[in-house]
Amino acid sequence: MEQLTDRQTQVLAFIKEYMADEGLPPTRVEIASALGFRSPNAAEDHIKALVRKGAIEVMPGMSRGIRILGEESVEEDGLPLIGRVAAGSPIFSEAHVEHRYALEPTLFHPPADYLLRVRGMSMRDAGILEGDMLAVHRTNEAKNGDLVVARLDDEVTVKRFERKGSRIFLHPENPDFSVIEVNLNTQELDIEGIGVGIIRNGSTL
Amino acid sequence: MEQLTDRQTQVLAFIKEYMADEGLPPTRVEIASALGFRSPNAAEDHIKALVRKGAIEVMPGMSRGIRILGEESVEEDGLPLIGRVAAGSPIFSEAHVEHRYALEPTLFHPPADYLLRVRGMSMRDAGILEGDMLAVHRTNEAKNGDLVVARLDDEVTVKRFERKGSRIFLHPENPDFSVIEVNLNTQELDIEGIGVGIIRNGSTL
DNA sequence: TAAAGCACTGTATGAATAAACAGTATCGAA
DNA sequence: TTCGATACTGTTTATTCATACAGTGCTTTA
Repeated sequence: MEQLTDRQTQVLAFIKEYMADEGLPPTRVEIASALGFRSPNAAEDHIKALVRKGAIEVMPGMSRGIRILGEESVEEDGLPLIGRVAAGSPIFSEAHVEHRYALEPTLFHPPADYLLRVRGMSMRDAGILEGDMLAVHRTNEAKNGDLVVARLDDEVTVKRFERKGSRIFLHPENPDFSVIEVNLNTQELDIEGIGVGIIRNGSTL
Repeated sequence: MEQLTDRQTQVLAFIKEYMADEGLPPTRVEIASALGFRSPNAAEDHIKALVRKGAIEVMPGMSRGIRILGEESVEEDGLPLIGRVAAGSPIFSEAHVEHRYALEPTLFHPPADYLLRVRGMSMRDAGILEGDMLAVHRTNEAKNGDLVVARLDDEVTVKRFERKGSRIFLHPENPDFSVIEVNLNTQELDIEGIGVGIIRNGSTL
């Protein structure tokens, strides 16, 4: 979607707000009066601009025929739940998707891109149990203290991240497990994302 | 809401379906053509009947000014997050709603009715930490082993439930806390619901 | 320096729309 | 047996609404 001007952003915000409040899109006259325009054509011009920039869609001739594009299309599918990840294959492959859950990615900060089924009890003391779904934000960057989804020797693992120069420590949160040390000069480590939330339903509860 | 006739149910179902597909309510003509009426007035009559029975609301003079009433429209707002519950007041009061999260209640089994912000660390070893959101299914019945939301002396607490005759034990899952015993003959205990899931976002992660 | 985009006013028009009025027919309850 | 509710057809009308056309002024890009 192309960059919107301030005024166009305001118009789009009003359309969204109106739809949330009233349950249907506004007319040109309603947009104009809300934004203080004396002419409904000012609203029409803004609508044309928003269509051109891909922010909305209009159904020609239809009263209130405005549809907001973008985020909702992703929302309809929902977040994919990734189950067991086969060694060597990309984590974000359709073959690993067990289910899709319709929940707003913005429930988490930063927003979640997918859910990963947690295996094992190595993060027990962080309140993350076997079978939990970890909400993951895709990124290659991690800060010390972040909960990372890392790939090491084709194994996907969830651990607490710590970096000291070219050495990386993956800390479990359970005294029964030991810290994994990775030397970046001799070993490869891929950060698949950082954990931003937990969802648990049923069994382990 | 009064009982609807078969035909009225079909009209209401079409309105809901149209709104889900198109993102705005249908016109009388659209309803008529979808249901096979030759006259838009047939749709108008049905709309009047649906208004009279409390199934929908119409905004007079407004094109497509139809709003669906009843529980389902509330559900679409999302699950309410209940924060600190004031002593003596009902848990499910609007005053306690901190936020609403759009997520399917069927993510959990049985379905969640609301989210409750967890206070304290008494359930730490069950992987439930301070600040977590407990998905709660409203019910007055609990089985042994259930995670219950109970009200005891105007205090809302989350514990593991066990019943032995007329005695009830509320077990924490943290050795630093002690078991609460309630004798139903002398004390009152209200079960507000059972925990069906956990959502954690951010801080405690 | 011209062109293109932005942000509007002001007017107009035909199509879309809500909603009334006038009917017809069936059915179950008072 | 009449009344009200249900379930429509068919027509009409005032209003709502989308959208085009003709402008003005300001700013940013080529």
